[in-house]
Amino acid sequence: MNKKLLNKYAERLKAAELKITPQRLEVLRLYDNSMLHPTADEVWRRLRRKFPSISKATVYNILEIFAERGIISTMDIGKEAHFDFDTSFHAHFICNRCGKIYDVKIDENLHFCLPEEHRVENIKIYFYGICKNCLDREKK
Amino acid sequence: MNKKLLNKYAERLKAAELKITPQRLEVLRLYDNSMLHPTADEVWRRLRRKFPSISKATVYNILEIFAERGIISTMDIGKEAHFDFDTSFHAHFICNRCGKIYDVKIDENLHFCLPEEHRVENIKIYFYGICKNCLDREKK
DNA sequence: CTATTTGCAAAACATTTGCACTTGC
DNA sequence: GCAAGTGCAAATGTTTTGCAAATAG
Repeated sequence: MNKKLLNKYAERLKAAELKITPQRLEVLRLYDNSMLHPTADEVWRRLRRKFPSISKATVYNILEIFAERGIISTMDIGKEAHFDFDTSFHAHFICNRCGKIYDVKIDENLHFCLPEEHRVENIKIYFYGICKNCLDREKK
Repeated sequence: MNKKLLNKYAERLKAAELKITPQRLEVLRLYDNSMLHPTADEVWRRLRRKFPSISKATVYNILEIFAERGIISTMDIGKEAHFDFDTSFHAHFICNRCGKIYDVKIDENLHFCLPEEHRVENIKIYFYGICKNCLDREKK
């Protein structure tokens, strides 16, 4: 692996006060700059290429602590949890037909009528519908 | 049960082209005008009072078909699915401390930067944080 | 009468837990 | 060396499925 990159991921772990392990580095490497929103199972299947004996419990561990430290965020859509490696403010579009998840840019300055009485720490916005891809296929 | 109300629920089922069964009527009755966001298990436990032999599969069936026909909507928060019997446009606030779910009014005219290329059919907005109740308790 | 719905039991699936072993620091 | 992380297997909890019996229309 590129030494510079490896270092970048190590720094990220250090910043989150996490020990640097090969498994954790690999998770960061696999999904760095990725637009995917993998489930724990998907992450596990990809990690197994490099660590054939890696346990699913470990993957859940890693993803849980990453989410806790803000390295990733969790998405609750459907039965399985998905994870988002892009923690910048954005919404998601989920296609009801093909299930694909798209990132959607949202103006951060949009001020919702925030519930004033509560302390809001996080916002999750999901759009559901039919994606462009499926719409195009439909027309044929 | 009040005959007028029973009729109201029956009408709602008919409008959705669903057969009128006592179990379905009871679900509607239990959560009519309710601010709760029950899980399938919670609905099941309440239904058992009137139908001691009701199966969980039946409850899942009812909730699934209700959601399909737009009588209720589903909320994906955490591991368990929750159901919302108020299908008018609103957001939710979920307390990270106590887990309570609050309804939040949202200006329907707020036009998000909707993803234009896709066809949006539904929007779900979740705020997470600490609720007023927990904040007050904290101050003491 | 017939298609739907229900209840039950088992299966499937996602996630968590406990514990012994290993590793990062 | 020691706390933290990993791998494994079993447990837990939620949702789905297959099927026979009951029921709405």
